[in-house]
Amino acid sequence: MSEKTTIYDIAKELNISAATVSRALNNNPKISESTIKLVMDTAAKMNYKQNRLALALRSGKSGNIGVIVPRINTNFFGSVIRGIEEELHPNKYNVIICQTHEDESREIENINTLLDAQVDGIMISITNESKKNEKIIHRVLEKNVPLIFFDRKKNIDGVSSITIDDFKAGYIATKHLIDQGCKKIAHLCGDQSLEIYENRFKGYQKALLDNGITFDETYVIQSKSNIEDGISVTNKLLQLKTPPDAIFSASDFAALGAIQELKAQGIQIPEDFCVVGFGNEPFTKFMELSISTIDQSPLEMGKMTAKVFLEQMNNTEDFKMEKKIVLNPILHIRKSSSRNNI
Amino acid sequence: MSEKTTIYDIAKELNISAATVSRALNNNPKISESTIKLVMDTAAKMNYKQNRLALALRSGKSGNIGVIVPRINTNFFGSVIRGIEEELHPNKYNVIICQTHEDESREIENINTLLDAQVDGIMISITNESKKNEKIIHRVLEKNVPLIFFDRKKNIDGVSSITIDDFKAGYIATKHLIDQGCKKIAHLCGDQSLEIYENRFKGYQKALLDNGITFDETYVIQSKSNIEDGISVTNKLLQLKTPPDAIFSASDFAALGAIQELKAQGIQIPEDFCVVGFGNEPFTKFMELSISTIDQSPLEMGKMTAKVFLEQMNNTEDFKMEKKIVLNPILHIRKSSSRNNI
DNA sequence: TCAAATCATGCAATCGATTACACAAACGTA
DNA sequence: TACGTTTGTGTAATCGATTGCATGATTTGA
Repeated sequence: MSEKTTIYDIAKELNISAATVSRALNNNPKISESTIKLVMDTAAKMNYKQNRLALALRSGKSGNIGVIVPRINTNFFGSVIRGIEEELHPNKYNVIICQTHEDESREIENINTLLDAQVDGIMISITNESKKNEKIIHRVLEKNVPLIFFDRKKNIDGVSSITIDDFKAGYIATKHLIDQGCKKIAHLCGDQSLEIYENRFKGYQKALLDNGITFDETYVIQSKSNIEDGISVTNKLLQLKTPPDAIFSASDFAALGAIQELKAQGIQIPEDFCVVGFGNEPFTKFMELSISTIDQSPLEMGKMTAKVFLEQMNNTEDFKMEKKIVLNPILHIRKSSSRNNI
Repeated sequence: MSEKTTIYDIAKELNISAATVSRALNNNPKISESTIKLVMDTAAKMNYKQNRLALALRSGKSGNIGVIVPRINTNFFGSVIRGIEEELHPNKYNVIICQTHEDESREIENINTLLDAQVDGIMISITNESKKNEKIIHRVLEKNVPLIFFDRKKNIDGVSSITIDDFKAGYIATKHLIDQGCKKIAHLCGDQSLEIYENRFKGYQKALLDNGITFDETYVIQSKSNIEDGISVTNKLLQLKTPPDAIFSASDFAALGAIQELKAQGIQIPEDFCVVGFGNEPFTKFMELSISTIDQSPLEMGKMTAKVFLEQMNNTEDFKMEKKIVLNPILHIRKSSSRNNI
């Protein structure tokens, strides 16, 4: 039988009150050393476990925090989550993970579910920049549930965020391609309503500008973050009158698709064409033709996110704290864009 | 201000008792239609949300269920989790995901964390077959917390499990290689203390036996489920006096490593060497040289796991129910083993 | 030796929802 | 008219831990 022992059981056993037991277990200085020891020992002997549901009700804190991501089965989000967990678990928080699958209505559902479940905070990488989720996010804030953005954020006053410098990332990736001698650099961009993709694009543009390359709109084409789309989009680019000689893709998956299409058309990489992806997914390293890419320090990002959350929770002062942390992107140069190493 | 309305607020507003409000909200037939309507309307007007923490304390059910997996950033586990969520969310359960990273002590920690958090059930794909986790799993069962295995299970009386027929999977994969004309088929196996890997191995052996091929122990070599290990292990195999002419890998990741090493050594696939992986990870399909593999129907597996859990929860009878569900593996034949298509 | 201060502990309310039991009103029946 | 039923609500206990206030015991100081 699984008789759970409560503080009342311990109290009865020792002929003291539950209040004393509670205080003893919490090392309340008002309780004598001897009683504390006695209670602690008895608790251990009786295999006492604190009922966190009771604590949750009383304190109004569930001890759960919600993390909302587009999907969990990429290295990037998987690693961010790992980082979050590593920081939060020692602080006795559990992490409830929700996936939006890039579906806005699902995102709203997820937020509602988490609020219903009385989470103590929400960390989210949003699907896109619509007015709809704007509304629900404000509802979260009104409820005073701490909310933090990571990677894909919205600009909302008073809300902290942890991102990487996507502008810089776009810049150094493009600059690297220019350094390899590429002149007609295309960009597979993501949904421009998301700041991250917008910034990567702007970084790309600026790098072109700074290096005397005219920006050509036809070289910029939107692609979803998957292989199929990378293939079809690249196919379109290659049909241009003057096709590009390089691609900076805002997604590793699309970059992989691009490479497949290039190879299918018999184009030599990196001799005739260079490719740089984004995200440092493990496969980029392990492809036969390894793919140059930008590392986003996802583990670090997760840890920072959790740290900011903890800071915010422990902030007992009567002011709102907004923290914007921007991590540094790192370019990993691999075969897909290494002309010097040939 | 985020004043949460409780049933007491509604009661006060309507000058009735909280009990009536509670019953009305739960559509208790003892309450008159008119009162129910009145309460419902007022609740909506006052933006009432049930406090699930209070419910949790009273009922002893947290509404959370824990899912423990080795890692979340593979398509397989990601999809299983998605399947679980899709079944459980409509039933008002939240899913807390824990990763073991194949670390046994972390697994034990995770289970303890989940028990502390008062989860209503645990679904787990274990790391390995040690005595240590045997112990903690029995502790879970003693506490009457429903526990279900998926994919990587232990054989424990009274515990349900959802797996695929790994023996059959190993058999059909190997048979396929034999059909392609391969005679010296190697097997990259997993940790033999795990039933899934043991069964894949046994299926492999049986297929050899049934087709008049002598089993050669030196062709069986253990590999972790990652690319690096696949590479190094394949390198060893190729150094044998009579190297194999095919590999059936119990992991897609190891299969990818194998293919890289084979290519590095200038071996033609599938002409000189055939490879079959396991798991149907997306990259197997999208490689330039697509990889034959076994699909494990992870989404289905997740859904079944959740369904069995729900069944178990709703079982009010006084008997234990044990359900062993075995899904059918599906072989996807791709370039890495398609000699007929050349 | 006695009042005041200190210390250790108990009492009871609280968090919010549910529910067994009690009870009043309305109704039907003899 | 009187009494048993049914119907609709209210009262109060419960889930388990925490905590403000009260209280009794002990120590300190004059």
